[in-house]
Formats: sequence, structure tokens, C-alpha cells
Amino acid sequence: MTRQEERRAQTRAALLDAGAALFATRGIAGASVDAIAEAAGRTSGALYDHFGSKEGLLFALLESWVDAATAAVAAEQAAATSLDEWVAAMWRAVSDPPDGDGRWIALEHELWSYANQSDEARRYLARRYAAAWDAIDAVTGPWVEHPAEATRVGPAVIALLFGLEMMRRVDPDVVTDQLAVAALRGVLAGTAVPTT
Amino acid sequence: MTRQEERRAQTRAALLDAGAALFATRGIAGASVDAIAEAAGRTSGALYDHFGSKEGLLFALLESWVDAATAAVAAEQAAATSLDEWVAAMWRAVSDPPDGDGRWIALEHELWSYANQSDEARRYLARRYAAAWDAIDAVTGPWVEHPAEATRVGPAVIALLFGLEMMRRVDPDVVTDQLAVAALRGVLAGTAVPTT
DNA sequence: GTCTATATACCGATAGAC
DNA sequence: GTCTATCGGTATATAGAC
Repeated sequence: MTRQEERRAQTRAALLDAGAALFATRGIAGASVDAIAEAAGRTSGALYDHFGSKEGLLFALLESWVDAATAAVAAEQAAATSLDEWVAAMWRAVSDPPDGDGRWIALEHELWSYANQSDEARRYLARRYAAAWDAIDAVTGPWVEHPAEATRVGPAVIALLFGLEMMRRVDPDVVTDQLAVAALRGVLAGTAVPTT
Repeated sequence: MTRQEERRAQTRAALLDAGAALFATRGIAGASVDAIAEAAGRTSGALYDHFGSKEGLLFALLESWVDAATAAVAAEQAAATSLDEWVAAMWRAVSDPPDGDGRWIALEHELWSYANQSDEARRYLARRYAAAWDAIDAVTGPWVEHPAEATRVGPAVIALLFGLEMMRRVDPDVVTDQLAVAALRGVLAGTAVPTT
């Protein structure tokens, strides 16, 4: 990689990082292009050169997460040797993400709000969640059997995980690990039949 | 009521209605005071006179919902004669609100996003959800017994209801009534002990 | 690639007439 | 109470120098 390419990659990474931080704290509408560029140690011209627009930066940011998140889920899946272990690991991944701080949930809410205004954001959301549902269905396959009726565990599990994380944000004490795991087990038992 | 007071009440109602519509479609940051006032057939001066600021309108709006929502839940509670009936009624109230269109969920997301930036909004959210948890705990009291361990059904049920409605927004077909009821029953069974 | 400078437009809020 | 007019500030995006 030439020095030019290195510098370019650094600029791109810095802009993505600054965008994530500012979108989460000030909101997508509230974070100005100038503020993001300044936080990255660059100017607005650099952002437009790399991503074309503020929305371009947003989607590049989301794309980079999908890779990280799917990798994390795959790792959890490989480590778990029972359904209970898997449920606990899944909740840990959501409640204490390896990413570090809890800014991902703030950004997720921003994205949901933004989906009300942007068709492209809504389509993106639909694609991403459909993939997550499939992943949950696949990973629970060895342990549960889907009943004949049209119920899927994937959407129900993702719904509960997201909802529990929201409740935890309102009051961290009320959603204990024990409560989360018990609720998740309950949803699995309610929407699928254990095979063992 | 004098004609002056009537006119004032009409203006207030029109501003609240316009605010709900525009906050939901354009976001709290994206809905300008002028646009809200114009949609209500008034000018920005009227809004500042009634609510003091854009945030003032937002909180007045939320306050008016709490009354409507708690009344709706109380009605559902009175009509249900079994836990299954109650679960189904609860899901109906969320998925097909009497209010009409589905703009309440859009506004709820806006509020969650806004809570990242406003302490007052965060406190409001905490108060409102704590009340909702208590209401669920109370209404399920006749049918389930809370175990000795520190698990509560309220936060888990609200979490799942909210999460399911989000999933339904991504793909309306994937969250069938059957799936929602099965998942809710599962969460109740997982976090509490039936008394009957 | 990154900068400065700038075009163009809209924002929330206020003042004062009526 | 509601209006018009307006202030001061900030937004996204572009043009062109380097």
C-alpha cells in the first residue's frame, strides 16, 4: 500500500468512527457534516470525497457493522454446547457487546427513526433483520423443531433481545441476566418444540 | 366556555395533531415549528404561545397519549376472563391500536432517539415504562405467581410486545397473531408460575 | 485528497403591530 | 391570541486553489 493509500484508509476509518460517535450522541439529523469531519481531524470536503453525502457515510457505517456482528454471532454459536449455553451467550453478546460502550443501541434507534423518512433505510433494515432471523432459525435447528404451524423462533427471539436491551436502558437493574435468560428460554419453548 | 376559550382549545388540539403527524413522518429534529404551525392552520407564534417551545409541544403530546393508553389497557383487562384471552387482547391493542394508523410506533422510536440527547426525555421514558411494568405485573397477578427469584413478568412482556411490533414493521407477514401469542405465553411461562 | 470560501436555504425564537 | 417581520445561527453541498 502506498503512503497515499494508507492516508486515505486512515481518513476513511477516522470518518466512520467519528460518524458513529456523533450519530449516536446527537442523532442523524443533529450531527452536522462539519462536526463529524472536525471530530475526525479532517474537513467536510474529505467526507464528501469519501462518501458522497451524509447518508452515504451512514450506510457505509452500517455495512461495516454487519460484518462484525455476524462474525460475533458465529463465534458464539461455535462455543455453545447446549441450548441454555447458547441462550446465555446470545444475551451476553447483546447486553455487553464486544464493541465496548453501549452506543450501538442508540444508533440502532436512530436507524429505526430514520427509516420513517428514508425508503433506502427501510429496505436496508428489512434486509438486515431478515438475515438475523434466518441466522437464529439456523442456529437453533440442532436443538428445537419447528412445529407444523407457521411460527418461527427467529423473529420472536430477535424481538425479545431487542426489547430487553431497551428495557435495560430505561432501568439497568430491572433486567437481570437471570430474567433475560428465563424470558428467552420461555419464548423458545413457546414457539418451538425441543428435540432432546 | 366563551368563544375565545373555544378557539384556544381548537388551536391547541390542531397543533397537537399536526405535531404528532409531522414528528412521526419527519422526525423530531426534522419537523420545523413553522411546518407544524402551518399544518395546523396557524403560525409559529401560536405554537410558542401555547407550548413555549418545540420540546414543550412534544411533552404535551406524550402526556396526552399516556391517558389514552392506560384507559385502553384498563378496558382490555376488564374484558378478559382468562390469561390466554388477556394475552391475545394485549397483542391486539399493540398491533392494531384504536388510534388508527401506525404512527404511534414511529413516534415511540423518535422518543427513544431523542432520549439520547435530552435528559428530560430520558427521565420521562423511565417514568412511563416503570408504570407500564407495574401495570403488567398487577394485571397478571390473578393468573401467575412470581417466583422467589428476582424475575418480573412486566419488563419481559413489555420488551417482547415492543420488539414484536418492530419486527412486524420490518415484515408484516412474519409476525402472525399466532406467533405473537405463542411467544407471549412462552415469556409468561418462563418468568412466572401459573397458579391454575 | 484536502483545503478555504461561499452559495443557498432553513432553522428556532423573539418583537411588536393588531 | 395571532399575525408579520426579522434576528442570529447553522445546515448541506459545491467550486476551485493547492
